[in-house]
Amino acid sequence: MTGLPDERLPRAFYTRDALVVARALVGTLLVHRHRVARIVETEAYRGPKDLACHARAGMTKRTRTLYGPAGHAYVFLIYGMYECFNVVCFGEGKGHAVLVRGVEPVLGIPDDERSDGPGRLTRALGITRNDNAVDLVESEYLWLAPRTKRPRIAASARVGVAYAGEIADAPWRFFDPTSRYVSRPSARSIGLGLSVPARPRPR
DNA sequence: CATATGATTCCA
DNA sequence: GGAATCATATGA
Repeated sequence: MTGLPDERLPRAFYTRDALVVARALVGTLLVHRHRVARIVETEAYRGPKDLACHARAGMTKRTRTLYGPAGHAYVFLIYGMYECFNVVCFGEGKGHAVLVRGVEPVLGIPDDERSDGPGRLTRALGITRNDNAVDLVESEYLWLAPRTKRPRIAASARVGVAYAGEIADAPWRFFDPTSRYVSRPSARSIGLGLSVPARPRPR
């Protein structure tokens, strides 16, 4: 009896356009060894024509995983100090992935550890570049489990991709507007009256 | 080989 | 507002 979820997302879940998978991933559970967290924020990156996506550079050393089979982890280092966790989608050669940007702790994460933001959640879960290319369908220590309850889902433009031109405005970010573990407030969720009052974060 | 930069976070 | 910090991509 480990307390870990006993079901996992199958290959078919990941074998779809990243835009579909990104929305479907909100509310699912991310399991790394003995730590579990619920995904509350994601972004879709949709291959070489998406100028915000690493796949825009074509097949390179870094994007080898991104261009690989669906259902594998794509973990990369950003700004020399933070790791970002992604799930490869759609299929080999597509270059689609979903970035996980916020998770709420479920099991094994210290109360004072923040897990909002792509760099913080990998730190909280212990995910590193060593986990790059791990098969989330087969791995014994890194995988995803289905939702246990249906989340509320809002959408907005992606964060930090202003350099990508017009496509930067595409509403390809999905999040649970009731969660305090979303990485930043969204004008749209506030506009819809779906946001909850800010509560002090653990430090 | 040299250089610019980023799907970020933290501090002043 | 600006620094930290380094693998990768790009061009000489």
